[in-house]
Amino acid sequence: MNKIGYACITMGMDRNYRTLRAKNISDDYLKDIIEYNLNLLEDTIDYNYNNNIFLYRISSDIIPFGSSKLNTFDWRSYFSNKLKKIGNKIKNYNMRVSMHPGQYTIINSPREDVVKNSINDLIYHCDFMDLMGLDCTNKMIIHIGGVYGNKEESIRRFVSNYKLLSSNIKCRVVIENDDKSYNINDVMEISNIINVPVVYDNLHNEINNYDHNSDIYWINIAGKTWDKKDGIQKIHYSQQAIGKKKGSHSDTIDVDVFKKLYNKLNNIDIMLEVKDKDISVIRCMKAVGE
DNA sequence: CGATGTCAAGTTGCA
DNA sequence: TGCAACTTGACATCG
Repeated sequence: MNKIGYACITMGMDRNYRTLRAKNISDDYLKDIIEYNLNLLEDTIDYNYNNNIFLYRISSDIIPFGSSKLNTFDWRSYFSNKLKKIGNKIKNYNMRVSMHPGQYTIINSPREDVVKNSINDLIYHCDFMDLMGLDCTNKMIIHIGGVYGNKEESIRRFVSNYKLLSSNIKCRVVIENDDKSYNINDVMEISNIINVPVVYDNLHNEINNYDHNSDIYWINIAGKTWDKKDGIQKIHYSQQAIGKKKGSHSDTIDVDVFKKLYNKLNNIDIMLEVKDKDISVIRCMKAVGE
């Protein structure tokens, strides 16, 4: 049996996370928005439980400007009880969550300031999960970063900067193949050096292909990077939106196509990346009889 | 009050 | 050489 999850936004709820503009930032405004967002997160966890969804990605926008020095509000202390409460709920429901720092979090940049900001962003994401009291099976997913005209050198920089991260961050970090720079083989090579779990993304592999081995071949290879302490192996699954640019996620999941891969999987956590989010999760679960 | 242009950050690749 | 795309909706301002 496999778990199926979705990212951030919940179609089955009539609310979404709020944010604010840099020029309007203030402690009071931040406090209001974070309070709203954390209440929504708690309700989302309940919604997922009620719909038998046990895998969920928490939006990086949950704390606006979470790693920026524009954010001077001490949300870590102010909301520590609320975060603990949400974390307890996640644990009691036996759910697994993750976070996915975005395109600006690049630890292999040649620019020192970019690396510094990226590390701050990892600290923010990691603190958020630490404050909820969640263990290291609840992961942070990152890509390798830029190539800067020299892949070998850029990989070396990733490896050496990774080694400098604090141990609570390192225990959560997993790496993923991306759609233009680092294919699954690159990511596996890096994983073999630093011993980090690998999330296999099928659509990225389709676009930024290394060889013609099947999804299941690479899923099995990536599976070897997951230790017991990392929890169940996790993959990202999405389908190309027909007629849209390469890599665009489809509006919904073609369940028959999904089933062909699903039937080959055993005990894998599948994060769907699809526009209709929990709707597709529920449809997929029904289709495979979970 | 509804419409619409804009939004913190980095890198790549295409006009 | 400058700017859109990434991903995307929600904010904020304008009429």
